[in-house]
Amino acid sequence: MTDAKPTNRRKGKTSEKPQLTRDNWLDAAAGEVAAGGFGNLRVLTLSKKLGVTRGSFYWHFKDHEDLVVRFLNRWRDRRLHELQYWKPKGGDVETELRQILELLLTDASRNIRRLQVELAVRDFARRNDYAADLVTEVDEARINQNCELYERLSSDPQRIRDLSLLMYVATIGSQVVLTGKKGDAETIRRVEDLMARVALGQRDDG
Amino acid sequence: MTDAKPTNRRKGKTSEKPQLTRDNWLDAAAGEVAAGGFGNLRVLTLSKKLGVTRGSFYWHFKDHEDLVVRFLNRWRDRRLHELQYWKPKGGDVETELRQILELLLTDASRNIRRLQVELAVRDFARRNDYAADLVTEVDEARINQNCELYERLSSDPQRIRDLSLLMYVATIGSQVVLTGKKGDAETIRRVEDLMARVALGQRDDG
DNA sequence: AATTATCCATACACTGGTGTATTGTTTGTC
DNA sequence: GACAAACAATACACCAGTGTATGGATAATT
Repeated sequence: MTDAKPTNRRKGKTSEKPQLTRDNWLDAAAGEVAAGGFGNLRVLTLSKKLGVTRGSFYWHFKDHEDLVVRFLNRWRDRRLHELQYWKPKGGDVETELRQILELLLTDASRNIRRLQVELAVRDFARRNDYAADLVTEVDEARINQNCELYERLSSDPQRIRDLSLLMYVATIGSQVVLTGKKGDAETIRRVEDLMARVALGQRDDG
Repeated sequence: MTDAKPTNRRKGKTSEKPQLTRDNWLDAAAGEVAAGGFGNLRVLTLSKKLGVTRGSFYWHFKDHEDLVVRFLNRWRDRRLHELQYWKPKGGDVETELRQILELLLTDASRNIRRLQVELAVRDFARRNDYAADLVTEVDEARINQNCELYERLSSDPQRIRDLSLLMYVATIGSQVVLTGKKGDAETIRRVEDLMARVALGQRDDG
């Protein structure tokens, strides 16, 4: 629970093997989680992939659970922190909305590793209370954030919340349904377009 | 892969223990999958919960993979078969649409075990090709089904598909985001309502 | 009644994972 | 250069799970 010092001393001189830091382990853990969920996060295979034995692991972490908790904490912190940059500085309402949706959909599904981790965390949250708390924390923060952005679209606070919620669940749903095939980009574009029209309250057909 | 005979003989007479059938095993497996995903599907714990030893299991199934494949097949078959009953017989367009959405959202999240299994299958599909195929098969069938239902809302086939897709991803997203707390019912109702207005092309605010 | 098919128990070998204790090897500091 | 700290290797005990072989029990069939 107590995040300690960075500990990244030995990189000068003639160091053959750069000595692993705890963040290195967490990065590798992200790979495992992305590939096969939290059930695939084993310290033995992790050590092999890092080219060391488990002796190193048990120096950086107390045990397996310690790794999981630290991983989840880092995930939460990063997701909360990145919201800081979700400030579209576009001009009119429509382009700003487009930027939001692009941020939510296209941008989110671009680096698939981040997406894989997110989905894995969500899945893990269904059977782990601590992870569940972090997920709802992140969800609420994101929805609230979007509410601020959607304030320019309506004056009714209830409608703003509903709109933000709908956009969010549609986003998550898209990421779940689209399984990485090649038709995804086009589908994302369509959903994005339709959602924009929804938010702007337009219709093109009767 | 080859589904064999039902084999449910001995239930007459004075049978103390009803003798397990393969479907009994699959039902129990559903419980494990719902509780902890496919990573939690172990034949040892499964046997314990059924009150028998693994000797029984290895009579009904070739191995662990055989269980998983049969489980996935049954899931696919059932999800495809239940689409048959997704025929709202309501009168006007709006009530019919309401029925669809209620079927997708409220009804789907009512029995949470089915939902848990669905989400677990989706998660498993991200690292198992066979499961991924089944999931896309079910997804496409459901979206196509909804297209038929949405045909009364628009004449543009492209808009129909987009609408169906949006409704579907919003549905899935809702099921992923809502983690079973008590505020869910209200949230579902809101999303349902907003989606109805979206589909009907209405707006209540400027 | 004898036999056969069905279903389950028992025992074994094997694999892969965790955690711990101990020792070894670097690297920084005085 | 000595010393301590940071990092990693080795070896061990332990457990949970798979799969297989074989025997036992029970119901169906003849």
